[in-house]
Amino acid sequence: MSNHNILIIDDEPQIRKLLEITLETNDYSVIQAETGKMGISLAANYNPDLILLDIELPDKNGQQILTELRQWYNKAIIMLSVLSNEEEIVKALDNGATDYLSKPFRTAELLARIRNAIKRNDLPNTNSILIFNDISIDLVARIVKRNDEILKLTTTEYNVLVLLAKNEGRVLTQQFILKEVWGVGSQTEAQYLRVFVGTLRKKIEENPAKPTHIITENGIGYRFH
Amino acid sequence: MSNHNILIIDDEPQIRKLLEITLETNDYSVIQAETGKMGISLAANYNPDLILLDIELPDKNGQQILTELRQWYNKAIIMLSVLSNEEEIVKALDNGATDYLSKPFRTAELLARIRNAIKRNDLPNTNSILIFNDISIDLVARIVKRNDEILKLTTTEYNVLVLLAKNEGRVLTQQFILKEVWGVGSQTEAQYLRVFVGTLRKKIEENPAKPTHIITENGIGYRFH
DNA sequence: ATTAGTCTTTACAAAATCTTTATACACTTC
DNA sequence: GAAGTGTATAAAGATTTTGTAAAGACTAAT
Repeated sequence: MSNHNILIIDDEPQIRKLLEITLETNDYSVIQAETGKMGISLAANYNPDLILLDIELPDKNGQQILTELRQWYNKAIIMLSVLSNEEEIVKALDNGATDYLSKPFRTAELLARIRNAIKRNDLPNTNSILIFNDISIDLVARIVKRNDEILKLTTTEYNVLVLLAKNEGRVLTQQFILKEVWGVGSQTEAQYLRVFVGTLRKKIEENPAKPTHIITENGIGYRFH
Repeated sequence: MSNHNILIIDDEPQIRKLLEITLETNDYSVIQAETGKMGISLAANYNPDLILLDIELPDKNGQQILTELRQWYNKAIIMLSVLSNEEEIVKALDNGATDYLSKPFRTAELLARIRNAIKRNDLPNTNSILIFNDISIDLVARIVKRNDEILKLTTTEYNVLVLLAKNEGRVLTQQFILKEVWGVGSQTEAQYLRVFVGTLRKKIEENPAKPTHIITENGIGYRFH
């Protein structure tokens, strides 16, 4: 019936086995990852309809994995944890988790919450690679290419570029970009942004003096195309 | 800041009071209903952004209310209950509840789950685009097009155009436009406005000498069509 | 401690926009 | 049709905003 695809990211084999059996008897197809790193890689390759993400992982904290996934993955993510710590729950939900379930969970509730979460997936398409003519941005690998040539961008340059690219066609005000990239404290430092737009243009534009990707909207901000 | 509207449906006054205080200190505006029937009526009249629905109600069962609301109400509904009964949870979620929380709930978690639920409402809240024959104005993206070609407008030009377009068909006096765009200090500087109407017409009119969009109302001001 | 890489800050040049002035045109009123 | 009032257009400074280079500050790794 459903044939939805679920990715389990959990380091405990017995939990994975339990989930696998439960989900497969309910017509989900299941893929599994033992570590966060492996989970991100599988998510990028298989684009599952839902991810069950354990908070306690051997390599990275589950919250970190959640944040990384949410850079590009916008389908459902349900967090699982033995921690019923309120702070963790709030953090997970604010970081973009669809739901949060404490272990040991009850099977029927888990299944109901999975159904509920998948139901809301019919939203915008998720894509881990953004392409604009000669520029491509791989959000998973954090690699930006121009005509198949890998560009070397600093962290800040990359953050500015991704923010603009994700809002293709929309004018973003300088204040908004500053707030998103530098934080609320730096909204008046418009000069930072000018410098970084300058270096970005040198790297991604054919002719930096006549930009075709990062367009200046005088008096307001910038627009990506 | 948020100013989202939340409807509480619960028969216990002390719970309502507690929720009211919690929500209002977090910048939500709150309306309350004691019974399911009253809740449905308030939901219809106020179209709140989220409904907190208790499962135990004097007149009808909360599950029933949920089903009735879901016939037409498609924003978030969070169920509250002292029953941590798995069957109830599964039923509620399958009946269309956005989330289910057992009482006594923890405040921070409740607030996080409310934020999470409201966030999903806001997604399809995208474009408001004004269209007038060959001219379209996307207020969110801040982009003006003429026959699918993006026009480059300065800040002031854009402000004047949007003000006129939002009041399509209505005559706006020069003083009013000056006040709105330049501020109260410049209401006598009618010449500014003439210059900007001139440049705007050059950009948006087929024949700027015979304008069809920005019409002069002699002695009064301008009208957009 | 040194170095390489990056970010912040300063200074100035370049571009775009706004304001102001000048003048021409259009419309009403007598 | 002439005078007077209001409107349109062009073009000149004046001002603001943006772009670029480069020096100084910071950070992390060796």
